[in-house]
Amino acid sequence: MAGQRNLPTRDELRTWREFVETTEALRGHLTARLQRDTGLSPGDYAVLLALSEAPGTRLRSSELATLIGWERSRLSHHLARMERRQLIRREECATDNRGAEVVLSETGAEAFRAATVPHLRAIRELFVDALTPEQLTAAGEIAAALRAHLPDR
Amino acid sequence: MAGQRNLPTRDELRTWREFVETTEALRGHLTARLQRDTGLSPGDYAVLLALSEAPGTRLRSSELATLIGWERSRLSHHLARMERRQLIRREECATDNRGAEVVLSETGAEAFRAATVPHLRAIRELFVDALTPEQLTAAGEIAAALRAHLPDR
DNA sequence: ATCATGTCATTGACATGTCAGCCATAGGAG
DNA sequence: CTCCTATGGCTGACATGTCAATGACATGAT
Repeated sequence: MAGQRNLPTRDELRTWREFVETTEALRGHLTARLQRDTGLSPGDYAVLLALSEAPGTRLRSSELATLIGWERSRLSHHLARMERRQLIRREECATDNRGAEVVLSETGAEAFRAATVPHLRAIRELFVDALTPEQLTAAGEIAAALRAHLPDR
Repeated sequence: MAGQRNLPTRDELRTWREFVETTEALRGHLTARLQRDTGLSPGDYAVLLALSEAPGTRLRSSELATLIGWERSRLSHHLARMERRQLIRREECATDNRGAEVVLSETGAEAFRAATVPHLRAIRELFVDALTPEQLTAAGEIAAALRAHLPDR
């Protein structure tokens, strides 16, 4: 009987909904605030952060994609938009004629400098300050457990 | 001294990154699986679920938006796409000439019926089964704390 | 009735994301 | 060297999401 043992209970489902809706709302708030305070999207920020930390503030396109965990086509589209806004430049790669190097521009560096503190402050206010130290620890452990349980691809 | 007490520590930031990256990855896996198993997006599913539970399997557009927590313009765009796929219909509202009613179609009802079990199974496998009962409880409390701390708008 | 104001839903412009396919080049097998 | 396959990056088509503006209608004050 009960061929449904593989389905969540009502309580489990309520927890799931609360969890997923809240994490989406949190992401939305942080995105809106980053946009408002700095004019950057989360994608912009991730790209600029990776470039800022790279030697010579430049990276091969596919290395950048790996660093920030994006598919290459997504990165291509995003870099095209960022290049239009002069946040980055694309240059040919000397050692691989197929490749492209993504270079942080002065505009991009300045935008990232100006964005860092407001963005970190928002993370503090909306995430860290909302939780007790125990909850913060638990959040890290929950994330690790979820990640470990995800299929490889 | 230390004018940075309002910024997260290195550990807090690591927890944040782990948390946000994992929740996004989890959402991505569930989306891909829902799409693969049922041909529906999470947005489709949310709309069909709300309509399925509504009296007469129909709702005013703005009630639907409130129920699933979407902006109306987002809903309008999404309903246009769903109407093209015959998952829903839009009818004029008898009691308010400005309004529109969204009606579940037979195609939409059948798609939702076929999607429910696979989707719930995926939630079970990717979320519930990844956590201990204590972690699941903690996840609900963390979500509640985060939500309570979000600005109202 | 008229008017001012607010609400309902849609639309257009654009940013973001996925997917499949393309093309040039790299790199190894023969 | 020539071919074969794999890789790097780009592109087009489309789904999804936000924002501001619009038009039609409702509603209350006068």
